[in-house]
Amino acid sequence: MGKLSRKFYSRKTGIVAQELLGKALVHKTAEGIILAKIVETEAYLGQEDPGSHAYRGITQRNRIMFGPAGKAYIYLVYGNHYCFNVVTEKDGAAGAVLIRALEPKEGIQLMKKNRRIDGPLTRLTNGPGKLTQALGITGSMNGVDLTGNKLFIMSQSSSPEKGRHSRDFSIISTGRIGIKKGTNLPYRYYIEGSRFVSQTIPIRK
DNA sequence: AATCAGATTTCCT
DNA sequence: GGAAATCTGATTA
Repeated sequence: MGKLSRKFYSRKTGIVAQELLGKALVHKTAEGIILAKIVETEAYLGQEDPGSHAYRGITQRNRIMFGPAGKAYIYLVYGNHYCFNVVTEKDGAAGAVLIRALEPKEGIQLMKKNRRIDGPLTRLTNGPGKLTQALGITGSMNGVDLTGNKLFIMSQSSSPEKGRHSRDFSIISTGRIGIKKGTNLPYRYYIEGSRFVSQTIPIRK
């Protein structure tokens, strides 16, 4: 129901990455509200993780990863796409969860407009670069506090009787995608059976 | 369906 | 100089 607190984010990155699955990412823009369910995440740790930006210590780009949890770490990849991450761990310790794929729920027309496409819903936000474009997230929002009221994540209890800590899906864990180092670590998580996870979907008639 | 070049910033060997 | 937490459109078959 409620917006996730800093306490939620200030934990081990792997735990946060798994618990973010099924939650709703919300962006309140001037043009309207966009809401989408998180279906795929990846955990990036600190010094001990060769696949992480934080592996070699603090730089101009990754400094947000070392700060307090609950902030947005947004960076440009390959010169032209933005990736959206949620900062985790205690202040001073590096860690972030990359949001890799979403299931569009509200503001779908606006997302299509932002993406400048009108294809199937499964291809609107099924990749880290695609979802930032769909939600209107850019590098200028790097460091934004996710406990604020413009960009945040909330739990959506679809069945209140089952309690807040229940899950109506299974989590699959695999190696991370798009990196060369640390691919053996099982830090990618996604909702089993979701048609919205990032992957090349065969074109069918 | 599979492969590949191009876009183009930040950081490293 | 060259790789990198990506995506698109063209080409090949």
